[in-house]
Amino acid sequence: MHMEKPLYITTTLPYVNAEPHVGFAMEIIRADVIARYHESCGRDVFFNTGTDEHGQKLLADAEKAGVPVKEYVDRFAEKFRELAPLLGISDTVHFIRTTDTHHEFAAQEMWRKCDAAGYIYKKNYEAKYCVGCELEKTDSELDENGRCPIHPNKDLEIINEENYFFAFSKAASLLEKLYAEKPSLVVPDFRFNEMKAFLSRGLQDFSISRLKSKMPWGVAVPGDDAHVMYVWFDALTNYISTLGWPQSIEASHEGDTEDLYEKFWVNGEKVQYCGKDNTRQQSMMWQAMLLAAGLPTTDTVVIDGFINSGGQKMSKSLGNVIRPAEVIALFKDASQFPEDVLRFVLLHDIPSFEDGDMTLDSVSRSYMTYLANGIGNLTSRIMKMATSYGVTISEAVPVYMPEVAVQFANYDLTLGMKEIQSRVSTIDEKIAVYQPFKTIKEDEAKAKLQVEELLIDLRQVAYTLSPFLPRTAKEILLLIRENKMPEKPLFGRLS
RNA sequence: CGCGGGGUGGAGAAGUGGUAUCUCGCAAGGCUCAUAACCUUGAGAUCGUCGGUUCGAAUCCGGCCCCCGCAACCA
Repeated sequence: MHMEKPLYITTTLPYVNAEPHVGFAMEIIRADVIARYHESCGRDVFFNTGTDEHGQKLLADAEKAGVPVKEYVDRFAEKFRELAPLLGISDTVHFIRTTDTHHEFAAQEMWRKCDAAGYIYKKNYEAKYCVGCELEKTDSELDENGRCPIHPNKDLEIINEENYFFAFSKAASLLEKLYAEKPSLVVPDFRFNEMKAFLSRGLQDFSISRLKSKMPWGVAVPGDDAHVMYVWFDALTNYISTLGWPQSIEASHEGDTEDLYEKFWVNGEKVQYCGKDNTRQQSMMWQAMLLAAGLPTTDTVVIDGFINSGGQKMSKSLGNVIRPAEVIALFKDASQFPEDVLRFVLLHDIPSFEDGDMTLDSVSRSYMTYLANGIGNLTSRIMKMATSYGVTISEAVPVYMPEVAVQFANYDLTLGMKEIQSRVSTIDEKIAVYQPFKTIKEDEAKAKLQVEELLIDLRQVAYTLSPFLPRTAKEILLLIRENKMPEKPLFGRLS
């Protein structure tokens, strides 16, 4: 097997002003599955996630809560850090916070590079401001009379302040070239087409700073004490600051001379996962920043859809928000692997690239059909025969189901999951055809061969399942190796 | 003409030119290895609508009618 390039894979960084959302859970789980898969194939993998912690909203929220802002974000960052083990994310995941000192330094270095290349300039920023809401309003946020819909009796103030801008328009030709050079930069195709269409309509420069006097919660703009960076400019830099860029800080205090940035960002394959709301930021703005700074661009931005519930967008006001912990809690009595249940429904029931739907009801149904009656029951029936008839199989190099391996290349994990599911179904049918429990009475040797074949099938299913449902897969492989029945059902019935 | 997604048996979905598939539910049968599970068979869809292209369209093209995102908590 030839040595493949090291793989860098990252999620976006969730903004820490709310409880972890199931949409983010899906994003990090999908990235985790990819990371685990490539790791098991022998590749060096750097898997990144973290938290985005600057900006107006957090400052306001902290003030409202009467807590110093740093303390406030520390609290939330901890909740997100705890999310990873809860979701069964690989413990090799790196966690970057945009309030980390070395990240802030990196964001400033990114600014300097873009500035030195002539991509940053200062100009007047004009915005409409509603004193009722105490917020800037864009035209699209105003009603048909050009007034704030919440405070239609108050006149809008026009505010005028000097901001730094990123010369997005100047990067247009570089982006065009990039899009031509990397035909699978954005997956799926239709998202890439959206970006190409957006690019062809012309780019507007965007503001990348805020007046510190009004909004101090941000990274200082190098050389200008009056401004802090707008949260996007700072946050996007995390994808390389996590690797120690611009200096390999991680290397220096571990006495390890390996330069992670060089290894993964310069010489590796770079993959980013994000939700569809982030398409433009990841596949245009961030790429433009990298191009401006003269740094290598991302190789693939994989974009997944949103999760609705009961046909509607999840919202607090509708009360249909599903939190990841809630789903896990629902199965903690029925199964030893409740986090694998969440992983399963997100990976199997939600399409890889389009919007999906999920309710506590649909989750339970899916659990019963595919986990309890599917893989769980199949494991019990095969292991029962294997243990009663004393059939074992010798250790062998496990191989992924080829039809699933193909889907990793396409980032279509949902289809991969369905391939595994259909294989489970095929094995159930095979048992009905072979009827080893009958054969054993007439021809013991033949029955044992049949069960051996079933064990080999089960082992391949379990091995293929391991990036998706790591704990479940590990348990099944262990049962096969030790020739044991599950002590209790892998996925028990819901009471 | 702002951008995008979608309308397929009772419910939820798959399916981008060639006999309409899966899950749930329903009906009948089988099996007993298994978590009252599993297997087989059946009933049930004029694939939103009108028109066009084609030997042939859910699938391609055009018109129309609905639903949902993109703007607030929120990915």
